[in-house]
Amino acid sequence: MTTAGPGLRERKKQATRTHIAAVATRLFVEQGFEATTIAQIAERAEVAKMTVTNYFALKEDLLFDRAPEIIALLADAVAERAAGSTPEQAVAAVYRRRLEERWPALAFVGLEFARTVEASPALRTRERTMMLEQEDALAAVLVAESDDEVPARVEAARLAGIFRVLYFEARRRVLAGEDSEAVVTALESACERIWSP
Amino acid sequence: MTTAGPGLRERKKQATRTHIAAVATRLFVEQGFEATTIAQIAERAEVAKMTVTNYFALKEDLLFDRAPEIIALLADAVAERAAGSTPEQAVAAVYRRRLEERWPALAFVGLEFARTVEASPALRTRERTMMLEQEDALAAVLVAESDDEVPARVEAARLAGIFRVLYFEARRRVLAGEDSEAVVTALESACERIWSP
DNA sequence: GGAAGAAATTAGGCTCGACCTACGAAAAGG
DNA sequence: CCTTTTCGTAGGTCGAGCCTAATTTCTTCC
Repeated sequence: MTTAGPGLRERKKQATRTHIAAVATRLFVEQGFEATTIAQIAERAEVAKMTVTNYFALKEDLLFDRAPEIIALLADAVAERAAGSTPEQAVAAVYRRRLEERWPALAFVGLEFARTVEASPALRTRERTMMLEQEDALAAVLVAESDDEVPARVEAARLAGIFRVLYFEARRRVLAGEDSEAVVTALESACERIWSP
Repeated sequence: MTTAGPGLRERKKQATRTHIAAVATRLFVEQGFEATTIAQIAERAEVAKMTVTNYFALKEDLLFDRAPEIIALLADAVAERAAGSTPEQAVAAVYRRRLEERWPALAFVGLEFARTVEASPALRTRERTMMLEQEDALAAVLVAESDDEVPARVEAARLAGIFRVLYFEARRRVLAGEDSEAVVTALESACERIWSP
């Protein structure tokens, strides 16, 4: 075959994965995380129970299927930043950019999603784990750039911490009933207070 | 009753709790976390399976029974710091103090413990969750002191991040086979590089 | 275009962590 | 001493995670 592209098998796999995650997400939102069983997800998605387990090592991963995007966000932004700019500037830039775009690519900000996560200890833990994975990814980039590992990791913790605080601030405001634009405005103001003075 | 003190009932409870945690820890170290079952722990500790579950909501908690000490460490140090000193100074002071004392009160630094935790994804996750709980506790103190919540949380993330980085740096060195004094020396040096310049 | 090979999916079953309920044992307080 | 409250136990349910063997689905090479 001349045009490489992903074959039928790979495309089907991705479709199955996405489909299962979508079905699971809807059930979690409707009935809650612990009230939904893997068997039920499998039935609704019309696959075997084992297929669900096969694609998603943990039940929690069904809701956080797009976690890799967030995990890589800061590390990529810093690794690909303009020459001469600091990691901090890169993080600030990527966050402000996301605010301008109203987070088009990330689904982790809706009210229903927020409620579902907050209602389940297991999902809250999974989300926080994701945040520390993001920090690890960023740390790997900074350590590679630096000649002193510990301070590089501290800087990664600080920058990822800023992102994390803003992330949960958004969550808090969404849950408080603020509309989308109000949340964005509040976050822009928070950025100012963090980075301006 | 004149002498208040904890009654017999409360003392027995604490003894049972400590005993179960000790038995579990030994089994985890000997055979690994996932290879050890709750039933086995109950048998060795000579209590009912349900009693173990009763004291420890999650299997992971059996190893991290003393997590509250670490969780409260920074928050307490900052809340009780000398008047006029900064939160950062309080965190630096409590960490340096622990180094001087060779961590007598905290058991989270031994080689066997380190190996046991590293070998189990569930325990690694539990440990990182603990670290974020520590950050939350510190954030609560800083937010109460501040008039602007978001920057206060960012500062909590930074300070807790420093502690976390040093904690895992200790882990890494212990696993690399360094002896206790070498680890302490390395951490003191790391503190200098973080806080001096 | 068809057969051989590889990979994904399935059915069914198993272990074990987490939880529930009702009951019995032990301590605290009158 | 007797009542009340709390703690621990026995036995059982539910579901997540995992294994195996068999079957279906795609790829590849003839």
